[in-house]
Amino acid sequence: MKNPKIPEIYSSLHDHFGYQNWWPIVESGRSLYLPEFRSRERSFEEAFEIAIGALLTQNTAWTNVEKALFALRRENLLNFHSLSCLNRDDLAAKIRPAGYFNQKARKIHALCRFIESEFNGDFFSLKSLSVLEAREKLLNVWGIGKETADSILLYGLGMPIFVVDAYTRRIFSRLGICDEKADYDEMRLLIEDSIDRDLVLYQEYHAQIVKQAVTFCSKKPKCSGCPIAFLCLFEK
DNA sequence: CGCCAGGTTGTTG
DNA sequence: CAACAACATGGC
Repeated sequence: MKNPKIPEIYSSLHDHFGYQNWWPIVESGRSLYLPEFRSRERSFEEAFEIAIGALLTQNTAWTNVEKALFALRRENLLNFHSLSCLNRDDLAAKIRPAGYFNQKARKIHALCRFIESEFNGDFFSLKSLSVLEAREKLLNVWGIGKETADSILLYGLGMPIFVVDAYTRRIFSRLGICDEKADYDEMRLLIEDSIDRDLVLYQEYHAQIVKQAVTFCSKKPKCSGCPIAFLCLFEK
């Protein structure tokens, strides 16, 4: 399946918003969206941080995730060794602002145990597998579902797989491209079939979707000035 | 105050 | 297999 609207949506969003330079890395109380992220691979430390951010942002506003990441960074805990060793309840307390803190502390430890047991602390080893094989491994970790796995693969490990989220479904359904509750992999494959298999394009496109959903295509839509209104059925 | 936010898991019909 | 509850904080 191929949908010609899908590349057109991207160029319109990119023309309007410009490069998003995802995924951000936190540093001294700031989220950094650096242009160099489009031209170099992430270090292991950056990839690990992205994986933690991906777990923390599950059904949670990024502003709340930031608070948790800033606290971890400030105390030099935002690394594999520190989080592996940290007591579960202490970890939960540190990430409290991100919500669901008990669940998320457990998920972080599940990820750490996975990295430790499968790859002796170096989950960059996942890069030597095919993207779908690596995805299967991640999906076996408690607390990692499809969106989280794909975010880790795409943004942390630099492997081309498209990240689908609630925003993607909302925007694409309003554009008449899919049903509001379309199947995850069905949506992913539709998008992957419709655009070039290019890492930075995948990274930027998902980032543009988030930007669009926050700025214009919110739950209660603010259509005035929307860059893709000309493609939309929802708009009055 | 109510709604919403870059989901996932476990339970139930 | 679909629908639903549970998990929780902070911004607007």
